[in-house]
Amino acid sequence: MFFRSNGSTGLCYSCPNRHFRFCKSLLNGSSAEFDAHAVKNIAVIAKQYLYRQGDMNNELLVLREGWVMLTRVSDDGKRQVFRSVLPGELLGFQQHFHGPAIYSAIALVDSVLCKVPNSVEYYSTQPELALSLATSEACDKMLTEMYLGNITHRKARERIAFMALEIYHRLMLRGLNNEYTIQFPLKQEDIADTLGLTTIHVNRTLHAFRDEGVLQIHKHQLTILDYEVLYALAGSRFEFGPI
Amino acid sequence: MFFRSNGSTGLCYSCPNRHFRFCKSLLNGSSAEFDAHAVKNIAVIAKQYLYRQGDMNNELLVLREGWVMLTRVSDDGKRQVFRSVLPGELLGFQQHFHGPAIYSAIALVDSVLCKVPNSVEYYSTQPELALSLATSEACDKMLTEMYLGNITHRKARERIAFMALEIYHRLMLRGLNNEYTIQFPLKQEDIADTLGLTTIHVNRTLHAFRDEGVLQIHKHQLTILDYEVLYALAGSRFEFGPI
DNA sequence: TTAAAAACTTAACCTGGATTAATTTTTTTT
DNA sequence: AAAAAAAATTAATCCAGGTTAAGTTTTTAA
Repeated sequence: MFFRSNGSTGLCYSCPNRHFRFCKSLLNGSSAEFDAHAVKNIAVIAKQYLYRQGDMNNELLVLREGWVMLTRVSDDGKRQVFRSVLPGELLGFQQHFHGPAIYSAIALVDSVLCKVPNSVEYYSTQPELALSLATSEACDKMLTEMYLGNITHRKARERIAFMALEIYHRLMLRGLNNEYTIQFPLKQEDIADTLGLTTIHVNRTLHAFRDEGVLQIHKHQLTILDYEVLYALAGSRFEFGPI
Repeated sequence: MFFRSNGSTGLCYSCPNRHFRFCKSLLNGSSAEFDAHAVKNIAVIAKQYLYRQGDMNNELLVLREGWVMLTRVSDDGKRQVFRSVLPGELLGFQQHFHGPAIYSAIALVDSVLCKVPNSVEYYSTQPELALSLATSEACDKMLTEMYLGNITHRKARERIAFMALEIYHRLMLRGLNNEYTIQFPLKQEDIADTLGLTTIHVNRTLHAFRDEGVLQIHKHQLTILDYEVLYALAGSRFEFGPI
């Protein structure tokens, strides 16, 4: 299915994410406390912040549908985009359950999230779920390391190619692509702040990609026009990524 | 104590790391299987690889003493240094317990590591330990995110200042500093491959820092000469880091 | 102890991408 | 539908850091 419709809520049993990652562990678990019939859904509209850096409202969430972006503004006012959270992925776990958030989470499109248990006490009785938290963190870490490796030493064209292909790949694994087209709500400024480039240079490079028939972003849709060329530029780094 | 002597082995009860991170959880745990009297120590000499990217020997290790560096060589032959593993830190956990390693681990000085349990089955009965794995991964992730934020958009002087201060800070929390001096086994090339710079430019910048009385690296020792200036350059980003 | 290799250093030149400054197009709000 | 705000686009100039090419010093191996 392409571009799930927004606004769905309800049971885990009908959720497209139920076989993946944290949800899978949650539903397979033996906890009497977790009731898949009473999952609390949180609906947010586009541009709404789930929380901001420094906030203490530490909820643990799984994105059911939509798109969430994690950003942090540093002392000098520059903004770093850490990553996009895609459907099925966990959001909000950190070293200290009740410490301040180190980054902000913003919904880029209308989204639905599910609250999952978020206390040390709960996970202290659920080893498989605690292990699933560890796996989720390991996946995030790997993704961040991939971006670190991509940005360090590589040129603008390669960075952008990598990012496009990485996100395409991650959405494809969830069946959220339509051939070579995906939903893509990031602005050029978001790409720039992810990859350490200026908006102007992102614009120049995207324009060149379009002229060359490599990649096109139009009306919040990204289309891969020449997979081979993009793949060669990206360097297949995205393939060692997490599921 | 400054620069622990190498070669010590033995029980957890006398280990300086016993109150930190994963070791703490391991010793506080209720597992009959884990015997702190029979910890398997692994001694490696400088320049020895613990494992290489692609290897399947998936051991879970805690660095008892020494210094381990994580690196990955990509398709195009460029090397990315991901991070340094310092005493007390966990090493080797990944999404799939038995998948190939995505990076190599090399000891930069003579080091001692401790094997800790590494099976899904084990952690499936030890919720607190599984949660400690999750916390460890969250710390690594945060550190990687800090470096991502540092490298993206910032200039060479700031990147190097950040790295020096971050490593100094992390060692200081373990009591492994001597005033403003720390052991520092990284070569200029390692700094370059960590920060996305050339060796030549790292050399230029370090030289300038020495001339300006900011920072000095000599004979594998790093000395902070002007903490204030270094702190101003680094932008206090390292302070939100993990313990 | 000497030879070889690795690491560090310095200088000259060059380029990818930043900066600055508009303008146009699209989206959102009224 | 008009006004305002946000996002995308284009062009001109500039510089931080890359590249190339030698050195020199330090470390390691023979």
